[in-house]
Amino acid sequence: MRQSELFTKTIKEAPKDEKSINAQLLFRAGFVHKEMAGVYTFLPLGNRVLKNIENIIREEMNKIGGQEILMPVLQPKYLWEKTDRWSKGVGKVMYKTKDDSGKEFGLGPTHEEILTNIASKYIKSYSDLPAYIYQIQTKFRKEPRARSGLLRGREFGMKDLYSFHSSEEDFKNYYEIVKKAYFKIFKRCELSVIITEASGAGFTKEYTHEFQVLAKDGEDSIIYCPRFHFAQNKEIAKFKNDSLCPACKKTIQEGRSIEVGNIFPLGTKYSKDLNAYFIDKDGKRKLIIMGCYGIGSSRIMGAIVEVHHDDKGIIWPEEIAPFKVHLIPVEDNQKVIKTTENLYQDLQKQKIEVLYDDRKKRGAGEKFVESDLIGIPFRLVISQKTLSQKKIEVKKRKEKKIELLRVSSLYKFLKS
RNA sequence: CGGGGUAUAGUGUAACGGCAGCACGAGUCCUUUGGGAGGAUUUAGUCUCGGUUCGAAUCCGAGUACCCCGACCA
Repeated sequence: MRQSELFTKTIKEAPKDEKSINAQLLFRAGFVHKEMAGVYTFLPLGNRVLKNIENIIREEMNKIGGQEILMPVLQPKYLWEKTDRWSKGVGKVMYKTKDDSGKEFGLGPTHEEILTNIASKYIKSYSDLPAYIYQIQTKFRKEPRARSGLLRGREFGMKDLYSFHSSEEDFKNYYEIVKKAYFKIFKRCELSVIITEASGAGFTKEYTHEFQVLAKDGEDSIIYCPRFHFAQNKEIAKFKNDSLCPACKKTIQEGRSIEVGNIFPLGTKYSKDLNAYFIDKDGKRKLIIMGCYGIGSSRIMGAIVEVHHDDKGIIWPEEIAPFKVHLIPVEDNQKVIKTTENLYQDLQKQKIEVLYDDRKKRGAGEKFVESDLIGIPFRLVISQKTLSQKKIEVKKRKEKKIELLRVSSLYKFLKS
């Protein structure tokens, strides 16, 4: 798209009430607008990033048999009473409201109640199992302290997958499949995750698993082996830092981290409360065994910025970036503009997403500074200087190196 | 929910209890064009309520919002 038409502008200085790196950079570059603590609007650039993250998650979920649905935010009280969570557990952080007749509703902080109830209507036989159902949706939680920009919001994007099984073995098998899918998702987001054991938080006596990204401003603390033989959330850590990993004898470390995903067994807690049974091969009526798997999509956006930035701005991973190419002419002379316009059309024909800085009366320096702030992976600069050699300048955001290429070899370079 | 801090224009930042100023942004004009360039001109602000005072952005009280630490965190 043409930058002259972009709804947002960049801002030189961060507002004084944003302290976290992700909030500062995302605000300055025009990706988000804060409405209140923990609640953000995703502006055109931010929305593109969020959709890219969601699409990666969607692709990987579909690959492991996930079927996407969309459940309501507004949820009836009676379902939450069936699981005794209306005012306990997660119910304590649920935003609640009433209509004019006094009927009570909650804004969904999670969707076990809604989905298990639906599942109980459709799953009747072992032949209906397993089932893998997910959604990507906005969640609401009354966080006592929203903080750190997108890292802990009151309203945030989340993918939640729920699996339904006829046996514990089948559940465990799928749990490992989801684990692998999660690693793929985070790899595509260029997040190095450490899978970490955490407490069952009342849902299960077993451990659950969190996917943690080391980041100095993260709000979790984990204890981990530097070779990743194990890692545990500090809440439950049996080891201390400075002790040795039993597997490799390396010194165990402690670090701050951001939890970007978690997976855990639900057992039969919800199927029992919501009457979700099936008839097994042996003719017996049994409770459905469930698993739950979350990824915070908007939190990933924040986490990526926390991890991928420099003193000039954001450095987006290619699959996440709002555009692949930032096309920048540096002089207002006719030949430069004409070449740039042609290239802009051509890139679009090649289905390469491009932000074209067609704004007039802007110095080159200003364009470069803004480009670095926004963080698009490839910067193409068109100028008289290089056109005279029939070349254009290409620079990767994450590298210092500048290359001069002929247009003919440009596409190969972009696809490499 | 406990503790600490902050609140002045879209953003950043000044002003002893005495005329609310500067920079950036935005508008107009000119110059400039390889790292947020320069000049002229215009634009827009003291969180809310109450108190003290001849006079409050400034002092006092309450409220609200935001930030940080902690508690909490399907």
